[in-house]
Amino acid sequence: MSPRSNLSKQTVVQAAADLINAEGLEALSLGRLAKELDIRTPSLYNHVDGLPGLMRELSVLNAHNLAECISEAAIGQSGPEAVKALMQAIRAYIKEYPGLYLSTLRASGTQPEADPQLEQEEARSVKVGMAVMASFGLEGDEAVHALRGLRSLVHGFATLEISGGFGIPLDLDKSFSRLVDLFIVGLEAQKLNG
Amino acid sequence: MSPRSNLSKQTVVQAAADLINAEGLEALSLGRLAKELDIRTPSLYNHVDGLPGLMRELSVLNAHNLAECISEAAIGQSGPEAVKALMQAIRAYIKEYPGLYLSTLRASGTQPEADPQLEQEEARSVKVGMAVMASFGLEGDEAVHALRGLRSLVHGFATLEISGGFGIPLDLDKSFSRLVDLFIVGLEAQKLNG
DNA sequence: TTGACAAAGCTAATATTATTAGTTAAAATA
DNA sequence: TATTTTAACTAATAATATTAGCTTTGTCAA
Repeated sequence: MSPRSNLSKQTVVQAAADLINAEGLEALSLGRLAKELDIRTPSLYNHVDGLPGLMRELSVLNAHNLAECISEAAIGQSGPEAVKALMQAIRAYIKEYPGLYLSTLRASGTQPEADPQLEQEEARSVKVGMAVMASFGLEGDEAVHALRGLRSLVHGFATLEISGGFGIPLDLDKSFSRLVDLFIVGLEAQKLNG
Repeated sequence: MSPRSNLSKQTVVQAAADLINAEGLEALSLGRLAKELDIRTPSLYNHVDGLPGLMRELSVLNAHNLAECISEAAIGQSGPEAVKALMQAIRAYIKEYPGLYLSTLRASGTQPEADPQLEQEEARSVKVGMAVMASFGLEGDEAVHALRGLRSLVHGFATLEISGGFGIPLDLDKSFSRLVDLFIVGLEAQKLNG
């Protein structure tokens, strides 16, 4: 297949993902990644389009894995249980792959997105989210507002958590569970009032 | 006062804050900042301790301004109104100073904090938050869980918002208002159940 | 089997960045 | 006025990303 080495784009991107999950975003440099793969820095350009290209690939990988995770979590669930399962699964994902998850934000902040592959993966997640909301009895604008809330809440909690944003690391599971319950209760209430 | 220029640590840090608020975190480099201030790069080391030192100063400035903002928002309010005012004020702050707000996260992710000035400013915000929760009828662990939830929710929504994380920029104010109302309703419900 | 080609590695060189060392000039102060 | 401190400067270095061009190696068709 390939001369001299078994590298491929996938291998390179996965190595970068492993690196930032283990040591944080700041640890990622082309030099460090090349060392990890036992090649010279410029050789990376045969697989990814420089550092910006690598970041884009990481975003896509994250969106893909997250969509996978979300889809699995929703299987065989509906209503409040599905919402709860979704939220717990997303938090678990972010805690397991903190570097990869955070890599997405930096990229999207800089560029105007427009990456079709990324948008497709994100659309997949949104679709599952909307289905869960539908099983909860919410549709259309209501469902969009609710899904944005769900996302904000989990994203906010988990990113603060992995950044050490909460003073004491105690009782974090409890804090999150209560927040999830609160969200579901609030959602039920809004469903009644309209 | 100072030879040759009117620069001070405060001037330098504020210039950096203005820069990242206007153009994003990635736009900040010592070279760019020096150009902005019309001095040569190494001269910045007379005011801040390199790039890491500058980032720390930015974190402190953000924590200070945020504490200020939070304190003002809570004045003369109590109960649900106070909670709502707090959440709206924090979101408005993040939208007005996106670069400065985000600069805090990167720094805290890297270091084990331990900056006394930063912790003091953060403690100030927490104190106000706890007072608001008390006026709402929550104390002790209950208040801590609730405050963590409030923070997660606003942080998550606003950071997704400024990163362009929500697909369509339409109806964002409405989404947020609904989320705030949902949170307050859920909080009331949890207060009853215990 | 062999020779052309493409893929993927390499070295060398360049630009940008942060940083340090050591110098100089200007302001404050005694 | 002389001294001292401060804050600017120039020059040099290390780390980074990137580009250009060369070399090696595996693939594949003649």
